[in-house]
Amino acid sequence: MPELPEVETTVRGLARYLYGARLRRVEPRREGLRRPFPADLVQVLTGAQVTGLGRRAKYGLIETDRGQTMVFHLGMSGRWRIEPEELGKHDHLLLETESGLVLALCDPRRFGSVDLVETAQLDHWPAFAALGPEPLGNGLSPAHLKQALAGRSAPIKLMLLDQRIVAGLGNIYVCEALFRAGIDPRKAAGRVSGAALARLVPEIKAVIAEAIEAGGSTLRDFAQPDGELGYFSKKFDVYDRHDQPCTRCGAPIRRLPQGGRSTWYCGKCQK
DNA sequence: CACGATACCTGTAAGC
DNA sequence: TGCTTACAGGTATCGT
Repeated sequence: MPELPEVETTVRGLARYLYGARLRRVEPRREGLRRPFPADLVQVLTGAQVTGLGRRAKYGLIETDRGQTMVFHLGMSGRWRIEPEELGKHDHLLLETESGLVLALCDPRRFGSVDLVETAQLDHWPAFAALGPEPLGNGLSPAHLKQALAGRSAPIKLMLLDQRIVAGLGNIYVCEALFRAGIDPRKAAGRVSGAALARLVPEIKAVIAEAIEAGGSTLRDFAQPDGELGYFSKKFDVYDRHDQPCTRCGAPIRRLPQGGRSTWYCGKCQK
């Protein structure tokens, strides 16, 4: 489910239930996801008050009054379920607040993760220290991309998926942004012109912002046990549109494997 | 070091 | 109706 916009939507949804709440029960239902859960997860979080919710790249942050922040990643298939009617085999971690609200972290493929990090040290946490700038912040500029991609021979598509270049872009929005900017995903990153990078940056920001708005517009559905987030309500120009007509020129959208994953693009509009 | 390939896991849909 | 295969929104790690 999750790229940056959905993590942002998830965090905003969680805030409505968790902000200021005290946790009275923290129950792992298996050893962990991609990695084991922290050994002190239950001890640290039980009785803790949630003092803030946040996001960095595709990680969600649940800050507590214990000086520790729970950092979660939804991997490929993770989501939080609010007040599940009944628990399924993929509900791997439960949180219950003092008011009796139950949240379940559900992740069938278990590519996600949960960590505890000292709040004051978050920026120095290894996974965060290596991240590039947030796409919606001032740090993502044509100048930053120019410098970060200089001399790189890997395809621009793969470089944009590298979280050290830009933090939070995933397969969908890289495909969409490259289409909007008219850039061939196969092009060596270091050979993309300054003019093309100047087109690309605002398109990245726009497509991410639009997706967050689309998620935000259906936030009320977040409370439903099997609620959709409105993520798919957004129409894509190229993603998952193999052989369908380009929205701009009508040529069939192509799919090609890059780095073991699919890229969709228009061979006529993207040079 | 940069880069490509592979591994991690389960569910779903398509093909035979 | 089965069985097999390909692929899915991500990241870490291992060769070359």
